[in-house]
Amino acid sequence: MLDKTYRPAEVEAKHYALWEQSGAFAAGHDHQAKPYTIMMPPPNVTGSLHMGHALTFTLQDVLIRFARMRGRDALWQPGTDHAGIATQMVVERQLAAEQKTRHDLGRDGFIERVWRWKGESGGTITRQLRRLGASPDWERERFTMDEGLSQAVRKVFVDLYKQGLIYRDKRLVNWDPKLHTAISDLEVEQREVKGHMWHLRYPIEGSGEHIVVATTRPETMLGDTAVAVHPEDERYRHLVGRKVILPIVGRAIPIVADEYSDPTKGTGAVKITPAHDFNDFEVGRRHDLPMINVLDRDARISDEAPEAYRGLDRYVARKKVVEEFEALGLLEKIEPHGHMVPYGDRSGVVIEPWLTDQWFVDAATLAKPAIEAVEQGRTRFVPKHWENTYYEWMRNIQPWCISRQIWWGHQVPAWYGPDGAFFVELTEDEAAAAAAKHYGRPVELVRDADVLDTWFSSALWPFSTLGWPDQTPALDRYYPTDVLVTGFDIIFFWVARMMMMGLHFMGEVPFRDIYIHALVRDEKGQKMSKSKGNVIDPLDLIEKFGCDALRFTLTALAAQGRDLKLAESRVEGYRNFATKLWNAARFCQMNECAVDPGFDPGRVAEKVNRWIVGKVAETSGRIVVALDGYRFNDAANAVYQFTWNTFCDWYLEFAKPILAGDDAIAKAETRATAAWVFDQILHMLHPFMPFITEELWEQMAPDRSGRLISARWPEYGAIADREADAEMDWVVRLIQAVRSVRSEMNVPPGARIPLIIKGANEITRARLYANKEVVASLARLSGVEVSDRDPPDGSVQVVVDEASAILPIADVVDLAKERVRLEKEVAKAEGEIARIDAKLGNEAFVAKARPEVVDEQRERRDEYESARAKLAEALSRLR
RNA sequence: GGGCGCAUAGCUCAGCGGGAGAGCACUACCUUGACAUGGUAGGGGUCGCAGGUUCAAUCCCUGCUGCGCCCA
Repeated sequence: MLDKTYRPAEVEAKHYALWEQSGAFAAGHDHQAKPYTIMMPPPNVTGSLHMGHALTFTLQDVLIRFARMRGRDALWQPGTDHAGIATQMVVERQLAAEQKTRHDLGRDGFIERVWRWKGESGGTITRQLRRLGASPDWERERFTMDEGLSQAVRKVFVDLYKQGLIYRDKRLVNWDPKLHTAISDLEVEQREVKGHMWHLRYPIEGSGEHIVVATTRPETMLGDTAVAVHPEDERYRHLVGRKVILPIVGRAIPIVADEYSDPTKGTGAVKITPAHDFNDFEVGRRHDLPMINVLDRDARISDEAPEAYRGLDRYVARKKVVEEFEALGLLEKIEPHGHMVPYGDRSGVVIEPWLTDQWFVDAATLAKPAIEAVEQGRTRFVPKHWENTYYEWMRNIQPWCISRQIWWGHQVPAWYGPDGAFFVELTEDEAAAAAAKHYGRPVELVRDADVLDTWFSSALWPFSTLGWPDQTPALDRYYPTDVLVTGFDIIFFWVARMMMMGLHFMGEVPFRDIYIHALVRDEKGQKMSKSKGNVIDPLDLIEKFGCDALRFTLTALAAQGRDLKLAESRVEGYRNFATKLWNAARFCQMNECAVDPGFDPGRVAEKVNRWIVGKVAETSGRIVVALDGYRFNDAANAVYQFTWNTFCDWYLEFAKPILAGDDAIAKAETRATAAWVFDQILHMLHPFMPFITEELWEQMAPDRSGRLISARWPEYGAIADREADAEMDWVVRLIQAVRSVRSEMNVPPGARIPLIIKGANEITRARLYANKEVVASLARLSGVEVSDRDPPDGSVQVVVDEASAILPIADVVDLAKERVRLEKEVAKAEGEIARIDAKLGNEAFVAKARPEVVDEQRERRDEYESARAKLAEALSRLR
């Protein structure tokens, strides 16, 4: 016998271990089966499970379990990424606590230390994924830094280099002065900052005139190499071609005409610092201006600046520049000014555009086929509108800076000769050979110290995890993958880059569908963040309500295109659903509803059984349609509704009189049907609530072999029975009508009262006779009869279809109350009739609307009219 | 400034060219032999505002207002 309540903690641990040990998650069991592949977006190896993970991995797990049950060879490829900067920061913090830096350990020693840390803490997130019930093929777990994936990275780098799609260039990059590395545009966060606009006077050479430039970063003036004005700007036209003497520095720099300068902004004249501003860099290129780098790697003033400034922090220098301008009488004014300032998303410090040598990917070239693939529908975004975001970014894509000046990551496979010539090869030996050929003799080579952006390796994930560059059977079988499930925040970082790399190296898109889900917010709609303190830990919810409750909540809330506002009360509600399921199982057990392996749902005879069997098939169909369209909330609601509102609320109630009755044949059939339906519920619910369903599947039929996780998704023939459907719907309506009147008339809940049906047609009479007991039991009636005589005085009447349900309850009824109720009903019917009449009276409607719509309105009018007449008659009898 | 999305019951949200829905919350009643983590019944909405298209608009189009996100 089942325990009184479901205890998730024990059950979850037990079944997860059994699943994993038995190989239930493994792909490749069935070579006849069509593959179904999902690449798990690798979480950071440094990470721990947050609500966003819980959502994305729950949805992926739902899809993969569903596909597995439908007989697909389902591969959910797991793994983690090495999170270059983040991981290096973690380990450097540890070193700092020991008063050490990575330089004390040296590169090799440091990397060893990171690996050690990864060995100790790297399993956190994968352990947490197990708590969530995730069922990826753990045997195939990969890590972006493992040998195979590193080989893929080297090959991609070398190939792209040799194809001219990776190059080394001196350009402005986003420099993080704290981490001492370049970062990509995407790792820069633009923050609105309340700063100032300083208006500086630059004296014109050889005259008493000044030109006033406005800047938010006065310290960069130390590196100015021009002043730009708009070519059409009348105010400055006479100055173009002349020079200004840069204050403090004393350098003579030209005034150039360039359209970059906006005459409506500030003074219309801008200082140009090509080495420290992306826009100025372009202006500098157009006018062939020198680039003077006045900052060092720490964003301190470099030796290119006047001596008094050297070594000063950029903000100290800013203050000093302003003071000096003021002292020189060259500070025109200072205005408060709100503007955007770039911050490093990891370090949190202000990023400097800085001139360095870096490796770049020619993203624009790689983007073209990736754009086409989506345009042609070879890859489909769901919801569709996300393709706009993708196009927008891909069509304006900038060169991708892939080198990072850190140690933890894939070291760039480039070696430098004594004169700085470099050789990009897969191995040091090959580089040495290339160098020997180049120089005509063996030379000593030094490897490039930089490592690659973590996203460079994750971009290869869909094929590198399958063994590429080797042509493995797995690669052949599982690429392209079926669907990528992820959040919109990494469309640029990851999705776009996988598209580019997948198309370039595999010649085929990495995934057919990209399902973009929303963000999980708190119940007030705020983004969860540590600083706001509104973070909900999924593991806490699992402990409190059970894993299944959390998973079901996330699935039920995952409507397309809308963020999820997660309130604990929702999880609680779905915990209650699990309890409901558990208790339904107890009911089945108590009534000896045992699973019969030979049960054929197509051959049941009882109407209720024919009805519920049809509803099962309908529900299964709804789930399939919903999940195939990534409508997770619809799928969850379909199974929820069926389980609670159809099976528990009605079917089990209908079954009770049969199970308690003495029709042995009907009883046996109903027992078998209830057991079968419950078993179908377990199947349909399993992708969403894997633990409780597995447990009940085991407990309800301890003798059967195998596990629910590996069971097949049920397929039914045409088992729907429209007549049974109509009949049971009618029974439900009749019972609800009687209950409603009882409640409104304050008939004591326990009182058994008689029911008379008047004006019933043949079908209704038959239905009533067939379901007398059920109706009597659920509506708490003392008897049910059919009679067309006038009802006794003091009866209460409700209309059910063509018939009236009459409750002769003169002793308890309050006639005044009943009169009010009937008047309300009559008014309601009259209102509907008036509305329909208005429609039908409109000639244009009758002429232009589809005929079936017009007929439908006529039918509805007849129904309301018939109800109205009956209610009016009942009312007149009360007067 | 450009783009995207959202406004439907007290709250959170489905829905969608012809009859306003769910969950939660609320109200009343109920220890009925699965379940009070429950049951039964009920109240509650000019579907943001203004135009337009249409026989018909919560739904399609335009504008406005408010909110959110992304990009510059």
